[in-house]
Amino acid sequence: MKTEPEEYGLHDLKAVKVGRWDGVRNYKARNNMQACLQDDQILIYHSGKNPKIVGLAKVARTAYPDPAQFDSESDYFDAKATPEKPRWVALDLECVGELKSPVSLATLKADTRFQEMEMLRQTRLSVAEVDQNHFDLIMNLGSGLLEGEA
DNA sequence: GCCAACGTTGGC
DNA sequence: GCCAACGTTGGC
Repeated sequence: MKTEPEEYGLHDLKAVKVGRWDGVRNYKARNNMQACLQDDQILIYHSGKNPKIVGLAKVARTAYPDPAQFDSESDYFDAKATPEKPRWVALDLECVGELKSPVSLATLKADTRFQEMEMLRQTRLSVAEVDQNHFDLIMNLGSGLLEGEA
């Protein structure tokens, strides 16, 4: 899952332990969120300058209607969504830890093993599926998590 | 239902 | 700041 670190990054998630992941307004990304199961492992990617995968979270609560879509004050308000027919979902993530060495987008692009990754093939997709093989490769490239983190 | 125009996102 | 990719909108 991608995020802008200035807005809501891994550090924010770490501070609250369990945080809501909301504001996703893209159908493909939403479908990927809905496919997430309890305790699924989630790689957290920071977009912006030197974009990279920075850490690991897990699904603390599976997808539910994103409250922001009903809130006319919110940037994420969607006039076409109703509580009876919600359009968008949020889910809760629990921070698991930071990668010892973050894995940059440049690294992924330069490595042919990642050619088929959804997040490379569809660069603007904010929630992309990662298969087990790619997940393991990334955890290896990242040298695992920082000491003291599960 | 198609497609051109337009807006947004995000990497560089 | 530019541009490519892609989603959305609206006219037909």
